[in-house]
Amino acid sequence: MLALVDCNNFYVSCERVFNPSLEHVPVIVLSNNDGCAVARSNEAKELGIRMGAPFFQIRELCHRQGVRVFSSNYELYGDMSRRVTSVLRRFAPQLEVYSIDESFLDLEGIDEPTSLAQDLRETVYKWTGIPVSIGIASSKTLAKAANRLAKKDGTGCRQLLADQCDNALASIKIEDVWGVGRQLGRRLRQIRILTARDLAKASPSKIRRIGGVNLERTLRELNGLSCLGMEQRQPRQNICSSRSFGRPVMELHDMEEALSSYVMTAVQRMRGEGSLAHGIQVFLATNSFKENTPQYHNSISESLPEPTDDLLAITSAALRLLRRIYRNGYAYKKTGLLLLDLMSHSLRQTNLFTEDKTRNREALNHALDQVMDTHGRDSVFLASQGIRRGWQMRRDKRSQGWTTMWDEIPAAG
DNA sequence: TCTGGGGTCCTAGGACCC
DNA sequence: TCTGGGGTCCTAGGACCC
Repeated sequence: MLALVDCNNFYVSCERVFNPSLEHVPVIVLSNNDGCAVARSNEAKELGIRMGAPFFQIRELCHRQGVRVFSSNYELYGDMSRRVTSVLRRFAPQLEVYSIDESFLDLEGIDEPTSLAQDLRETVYKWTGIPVSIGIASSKTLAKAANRLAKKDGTGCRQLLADQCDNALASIKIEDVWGVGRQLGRRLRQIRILTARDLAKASPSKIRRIGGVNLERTLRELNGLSCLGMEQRQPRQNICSSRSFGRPVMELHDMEEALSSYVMTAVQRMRGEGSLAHGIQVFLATNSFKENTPQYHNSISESLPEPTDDLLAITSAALRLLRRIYRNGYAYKKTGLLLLDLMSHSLRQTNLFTEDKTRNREALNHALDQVMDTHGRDSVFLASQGIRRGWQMRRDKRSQGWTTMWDEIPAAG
């Protein structure tokens, strides 16, 4: 048996922990640039606000209905996520952190999984303030389905045993099955597969032709056969950093500043994980939603001379690539980079001819790491990142760094 | 005015090899 | 007239996830 623990409306719940006035009222959290609704309280869902709804389309509704609106506060959500995970670990040492708000727990050998789950729910809520829902079943895909049902029937905890699956799966629409998205959902509907139950009963070979091995796995998982094991978090293979601009950008100079800042973000993340990049890819794009303006998007990748985590080397490579694909006369919406084919720093092969230079650079990079650790991410930056930064994203409605910033910690009394 | 960001995996097709 | 078969590796693109 395994369990999927999923935090309810996670970002909204995080906001509520530190701001009780948000209880029982509609609340949404927006994506970067205050673009789309990415988390909604139940009250907001009842108002008909869809996941991913562009904010400019629902602004009026929010105003009229008194919806409380927040920009994403990732420092807060990341910290709360770690707290929830640490509680889960006490209950089930074998745990896979699947996303910022979900974990799979291995419950093998537990006699009464549902009573453990109830206990777990109460403890997480008491210790972190975050409400969670739990689905229990013999495969990950079924646990996902059980979780969905637990949310729907309001119990917050649901075990799906083999003899209950048939009925339960019949109530789940095909595109709500984990692993079936928009495209596959449409194709399956065309051949009269409308529910999770229909998929479970379909012919595996036929399903494989439509959706490859993954969809066949989903089918078998729905029949209770576990095909997706518990996985340990693998080191990332790629790191991507990119942002949409707060306003359209016309100048190469602004693009360079922005990209340089994203390089900083990506390299810091990579260094934090102790990895080196073999290659780098840079991309840029205009706003594809604007139909009547000239469109241009392009990307370019390059192998680095040797695997590296050196900020200056990666920054200069990125800016060089950007200049190669940049074209004058477009209103750009976005640029970014990927660090490709990451490997562990410990596997690095030294190069006889560049070793001295590498050592000096490493000292510089290390010093940068330390300054940022001590004084914050923005305390030091490259001149190429610029100072005015007119391209920066909007984040007007952010809540405080309740748990992550000394000067924003809540005061009592 | 205004439409996110960061990932993974699989597959098809081309280049190349013997 | 007539042009194989089997393999690897790489990349781009598509699908999915939260």
